[in-house]
Amino acid sequence: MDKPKYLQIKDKIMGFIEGQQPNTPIPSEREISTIYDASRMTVRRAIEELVEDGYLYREKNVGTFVADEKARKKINPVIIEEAAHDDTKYKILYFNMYFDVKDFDNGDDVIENLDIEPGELFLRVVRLALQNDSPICIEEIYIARKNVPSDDIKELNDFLDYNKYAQEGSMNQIFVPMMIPTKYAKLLKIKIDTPIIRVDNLILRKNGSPFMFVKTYYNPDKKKIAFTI
Amino acid sequence: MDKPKYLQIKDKIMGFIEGQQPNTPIPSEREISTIYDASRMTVRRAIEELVEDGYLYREKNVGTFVADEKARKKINPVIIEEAAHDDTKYKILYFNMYFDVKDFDNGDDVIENLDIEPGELFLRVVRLALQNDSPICIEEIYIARKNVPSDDIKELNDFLDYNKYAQEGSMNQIFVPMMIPTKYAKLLKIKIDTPIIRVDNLILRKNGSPFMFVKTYYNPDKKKIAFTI
DNA sequence: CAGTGGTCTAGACCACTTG
DNA sequence: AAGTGGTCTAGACCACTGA
Repeated sequence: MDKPKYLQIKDKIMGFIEGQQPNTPIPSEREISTIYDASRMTVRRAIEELVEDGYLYREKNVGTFVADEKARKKINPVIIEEAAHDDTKYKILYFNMYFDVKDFDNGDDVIENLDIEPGELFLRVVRLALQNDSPICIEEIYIARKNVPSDDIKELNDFLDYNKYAQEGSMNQIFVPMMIPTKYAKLLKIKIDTPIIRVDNLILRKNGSPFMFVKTYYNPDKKKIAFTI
Repeated sequence: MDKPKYLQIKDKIMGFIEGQQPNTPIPSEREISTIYDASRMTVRRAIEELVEDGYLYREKNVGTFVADEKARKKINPVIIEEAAHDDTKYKILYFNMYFDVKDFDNGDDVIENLDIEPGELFLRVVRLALQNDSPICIEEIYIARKNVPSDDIKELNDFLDYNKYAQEGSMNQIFVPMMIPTKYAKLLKIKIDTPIIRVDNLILRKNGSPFMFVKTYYNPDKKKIAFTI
């Protein structure tokens, strides 16, 4: 049982919340601390995280209550929804190892975002994401060669799961409205002249250095881009 | 001096961070606690908030460091950027007090989102937001009559500042790609057949009950929709 | 080895709400 | 008056890092 106590208490409170009506009060912090034989500070820490995630809300001097499901914080649609569908399959469309940046048209923002030096090598992968055999989005992924562990890129799709890096460090997202590029329309099974959203994701390490850059072309019929803050 | 000590310490650490190079270590928690005569838990709370906001990052067993500016968390582009530009001006285009929901076409999602009963009154305001006299976006705002304080709606734009409610409760945002509606093209000074992003914001109270619904049509030339998580 | 962040305790006082 | 959440203290032990 190496799991910290506050996380164990968090799980237990989660169990209590489940199935409760919104606005139901939970026991007071002092009660919970005696129930689970923990100090009040430890209980507060558990509750604080649940409030942050939108499962509970506090009323000062009154109590702590179960929040409505609609208030749950889902800060990244990509992270949340792809975690829910573990059946996401990828089809690699292009795999251009070690492009020189000059050989690559339309790569200005890649150079800029990844701090790539002139002549520096980088990797470009384009892949189609499918859920239940429906095309969800196309991802253009860029990463500097120096950031790729040389040993094995066998489990490529796992390595390219950028959401896990984003949770460690941070991710900057830009939402760009555009027409579906002709070359991608058929792959995503949508008509040309359809307006779509391209999301440009820059994944940063904890210290802020750029790690990976991903342009994502979402199929508006299949993927609703939404989140709750 | 009624400001909590941990917020005062947070401000002081903020001052220290300012102008420091990324990856510079800050003093250890124990040092800071002696400097400001606070317990370590109080110092930790200040640091935790700065880590949450992306100003600092921690390395376990090593220390706490200044993060790169790029890692700053800006979870809502609307909140952040409108706070930065306090010169936002609004021009009311329509002000339809107390519409009956049936009289209003295309209002299905309004009914659904705001939990409006058939025949229940609600308010609809359409306004154009300008920054430096440039049209930034058009907002269609819906709110149930019962949620409007009857006394004064004199300071309408202040009342409709939905970001402040979102900080209290929560906000669900959906990003919808679309062509600019013909009726709004001229007002936003963009060409017809331009793809844009409409953001549908549902503002919820702390307990999750719907409060306000805002559809926002962004001018892609003027407003980059971006955030960092 | 000393130092760091991560966790935890057993108290305390405060302002505030509610019966 | 009793109970609540918000803040704060002065300790403690742990696993881990780096010189």
